[in-house]
Amino acid sequence: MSERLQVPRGTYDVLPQDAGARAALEATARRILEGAGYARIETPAFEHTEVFARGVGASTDIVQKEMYTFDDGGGRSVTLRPEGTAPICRAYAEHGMHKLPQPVKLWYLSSFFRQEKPQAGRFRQFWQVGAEAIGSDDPAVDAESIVLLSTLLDELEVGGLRLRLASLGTLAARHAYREELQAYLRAHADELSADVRERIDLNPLRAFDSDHPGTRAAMAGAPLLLDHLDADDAAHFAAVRELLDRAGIAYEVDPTLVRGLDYYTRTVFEFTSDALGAQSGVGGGGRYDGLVEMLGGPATPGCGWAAGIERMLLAAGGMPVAAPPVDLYVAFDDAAGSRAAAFAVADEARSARLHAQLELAGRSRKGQLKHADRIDARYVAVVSDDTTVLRDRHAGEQHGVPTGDVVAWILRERGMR
RNA sequence: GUGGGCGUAGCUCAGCUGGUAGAGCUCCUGGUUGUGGUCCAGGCGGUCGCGGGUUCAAGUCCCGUCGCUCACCCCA
Repeated sequence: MSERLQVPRGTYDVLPQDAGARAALEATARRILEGAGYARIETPAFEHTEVFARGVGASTDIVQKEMYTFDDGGGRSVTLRPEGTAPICRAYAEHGMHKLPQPVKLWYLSSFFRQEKPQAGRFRQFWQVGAEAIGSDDPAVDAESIVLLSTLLDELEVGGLRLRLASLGTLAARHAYREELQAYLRAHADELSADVRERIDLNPLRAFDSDHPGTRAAMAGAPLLLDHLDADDAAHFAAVRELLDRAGIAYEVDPTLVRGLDYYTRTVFEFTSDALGAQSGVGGGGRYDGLVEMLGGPATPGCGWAAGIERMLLAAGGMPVAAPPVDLYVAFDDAAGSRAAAFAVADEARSARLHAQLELAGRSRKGQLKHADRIDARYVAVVSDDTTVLRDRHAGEQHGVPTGDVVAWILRERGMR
C-alpha cells in the first residue's frame, strides 16, 4: 500500500454527519439576510493580488504574511481570497453598481484562505457568512448591520456572546491619532513591557490589551481615539448607538477595539463568545467609506460584517439534524435473479418522487432487513420477478403485491393516510 | 516562527518494570428470534506515524523527524 494521504494542514473534510448542521446554518442566514433585502453574491476564489494589497492594506498581517499568492501562469500575481469585503467592493465598482438603487445590499457564504498556523477555531481554509451594504452613509445602515448579525447569532443559539463597539473616525483622524499614541508610548517607554515597546511602530494599539502592570498604569493616561473624533463622526456614532439602544441590543463601547484591516472607518464592532478558546471572535465588521474608491470606483460609503462558520458552529454546540426520511427500501434475492426487477421498482419510485433506496451491497436477507431498519425506511419491498412482499415497517404489516404495482400501491396507501 | 500535550485496527482506547499485538464499538456472515431490533458464534480490519540507535529481543528505552492538537501573534 502507498503512503496514505491526508488533508493539507489547516483544512478539513466536511463529512456527512457535519453537513446537516452547516446546511441548517446556511438556511438560517439566507432567511434572515434575504428577508432584509440582501441578495447573494459569489466572487472568484482568487483575485488579482492588488485587490487585497490595496483593499485590506499593505501593512496588515493578512497581506504581509498570510496570503496564498502565486503566479497565474501568465506572469500575473493572483491571491486566494483572504477575506470577502474587498472582492465585493471590486465587483461593485467593476459592474457599475453605483447606478443601482442605493445602498446595494449583498450577502455571501464562501470559503477564504489564510496561511496561519491552525488552532481551535482557526483554519487555513475557513468559511464565512457576510453581509455588505454599499452606497449609503446613513447610521441606520450601521445599526441594521449589527442587528442582522446579532439576530443570526441569536437564532443559531451561539452562547456566551458579547458585543463591543467603537468608532475609528475618518482615515485621516485615525492616522493622526496613531502618531499621537506612538509619541505617548515613546515618552513612557521605560514603563512599558518589552513586548509592547517592540510593537510601538507595528501595532501601538495593542498596548491597551497588555496585562503587564507597568503598561496598564501607563495606558490609563493614554489618549483615546474616541476622544479625537470630529463633529460629524461623533454625531454618526451617537446616532448608531441610539438606534442600537432602541433596538434593545446590548453592547459595550470599547475605545481600544481595533480591527486588523486597514479599510475600516467610523463604526467598528465585534461579537465574541466565551464558548470558544483563544480565538474568541465569532464575527465582526464595520464601516469602510473609502474602500470602493481605493479599488478604482467612485467615492462610495459602505458597511458590513463577516462571521466565521466554524466558530459559530463551535460556540453553538452541535445541533443534531435529522436524516431525510426514506419512503422505500428495495430489497431482492440476487440468487433468484431479481436484480433487474428491483432496479426497475426503485427507478419507478423515484420518478414518482418517493425517496427510494436500492440494495447495493449484496447483503443477505437478514442484512437487508437490518439495513432497512438502520435507514428507517417506511416500506421495504422484497422484490422478485412477479410478486413482491411489501412490508410497512410503521404499521407492522405486510402484503403480497404484484411487482408492477408496488409503487402505485404505496402512493395509494399514502393518499389514504 | 516559538512553546506545551499527543501519535497502537474505520472510531474510543488497553498494553506494568523491553520478549515479535489486544478489547469494546462499527461493518459483514451464520445461528437464535416473529422476516429487523435482543442474544450467541465467527469473520474483515494494524509493517504499533516514520527513520535511525541500544539489545539476543523494542509498541515498550534513546536520538532525530513528520503529523495532529492547544497556546503565543493575529484574526472569523
